[in-house]
Amino acid sequence: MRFEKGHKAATRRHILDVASKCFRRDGVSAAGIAGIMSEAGLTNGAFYPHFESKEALVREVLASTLADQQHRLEDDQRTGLDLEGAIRSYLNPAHLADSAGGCPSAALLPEIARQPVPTRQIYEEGLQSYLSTLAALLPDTDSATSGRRATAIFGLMVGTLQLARAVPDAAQAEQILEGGVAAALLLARAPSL
Amino acid sequence: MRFEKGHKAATRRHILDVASKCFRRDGVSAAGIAGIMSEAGLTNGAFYPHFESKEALVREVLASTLADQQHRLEDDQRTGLDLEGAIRSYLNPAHLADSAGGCPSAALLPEIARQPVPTRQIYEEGLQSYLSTLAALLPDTDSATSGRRATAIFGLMVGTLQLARAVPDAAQAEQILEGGVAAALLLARAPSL
DNA sequence: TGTACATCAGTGAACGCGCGTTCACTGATGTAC
DNA sequence: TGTACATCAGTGAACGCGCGTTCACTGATGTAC
Repeated sequence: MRFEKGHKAATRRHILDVASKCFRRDGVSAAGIAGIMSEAGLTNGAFYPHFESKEALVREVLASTLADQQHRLEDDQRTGLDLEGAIRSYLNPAHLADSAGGCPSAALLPEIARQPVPTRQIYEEGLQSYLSTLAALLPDTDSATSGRRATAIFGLMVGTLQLARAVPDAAQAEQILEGGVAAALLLARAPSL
Repeated sequence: MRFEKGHKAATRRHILDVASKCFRRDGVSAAGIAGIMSEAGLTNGAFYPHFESKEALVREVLASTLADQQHRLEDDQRTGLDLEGAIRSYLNPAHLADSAGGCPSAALLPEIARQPVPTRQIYEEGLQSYLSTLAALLPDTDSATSGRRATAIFGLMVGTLQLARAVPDAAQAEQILEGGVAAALLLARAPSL
């Protein structure tokens, strides 16, 4: 079977999307190539014409998932979402329940820290870019302090969401999220940081 | 070779300690039984007289590592360390570099969230107990708000340390840590949360 | 217009390897007689 | 006192399985003549 133009690029895109979900749901090391490919409706052998290795896939997935996350935040911003809205849409029961479709940092950070340097480099770039979008939501005029503040707020949101996900008691998880929202708003509004 | 009394308990303890390091360094799913046992100076077969399964090992490692972390914090507290000292000893380049010997939450949280409920239950208990020790360092008089505040501060510290570890640039990692210290102090001292 | 061939995305079996787990065995020591 | 035996922590080979990766092959289509 020969395919219409653009078919291979579409398949590649599809593998990336499925792999992104699998990595966030199961972890990078626990998600296998064969599993990803079969979830994408393909066989394991079809992976290597698209990607050089699993490591290369991880790099591409990270870059693309971080870019998606940033684009979603930019869209929210364009439709008038303020900082409090952004915080509440992150520290949120729906996000808590949807690890596979949620923030890659919350799902994968310790594993990212164990990746080879080129992978971590790509993460750093995607993170910086995302944080600058987040910083634009802050009241600060000085971009140096707004960067610091955005980083701290993001660190708080990531750690808080992870804690809420780890805890088996749903009521306690929700309390953790609520406390995180209050703390993030406090960080956002504090006169100096 | 027959062994002196207490030998088996000492071996078990040793396996727990080595496994704790391996899990934090490599991740739970990437650390294998054979690797842990050989790092402990034993062969793979010797594992099962000590533990029922890898899952049981994970449970025991979590309980014991969280208890250790709490005891260290209590000791610090007894020797006069204040909250700022505790925050600085967590968001610290030495802790950043020593994932294997550091905070299990920073090294493992997303993986803990993927564990079966009994494991997460044990994490929740160890976390609560640790957080109550951390809360005791806070100025609050009301224990309900000090618990909320301690949880938010811990979430911030965990997320911030993970971000700093993931980023390959050492200077940027240090800036992330410093921003985290400032934010954690702000959360600790804010009049209301 | 009809036919032979080139293209190439995807198939599926196989590679060596490490996983978690099981089990028959070893061998140094303490105990029983 | 000397010897036979029970104990049991640890050994190491083996189980079935899934891992990441390779590769000869398939087969539907576009192109050349």
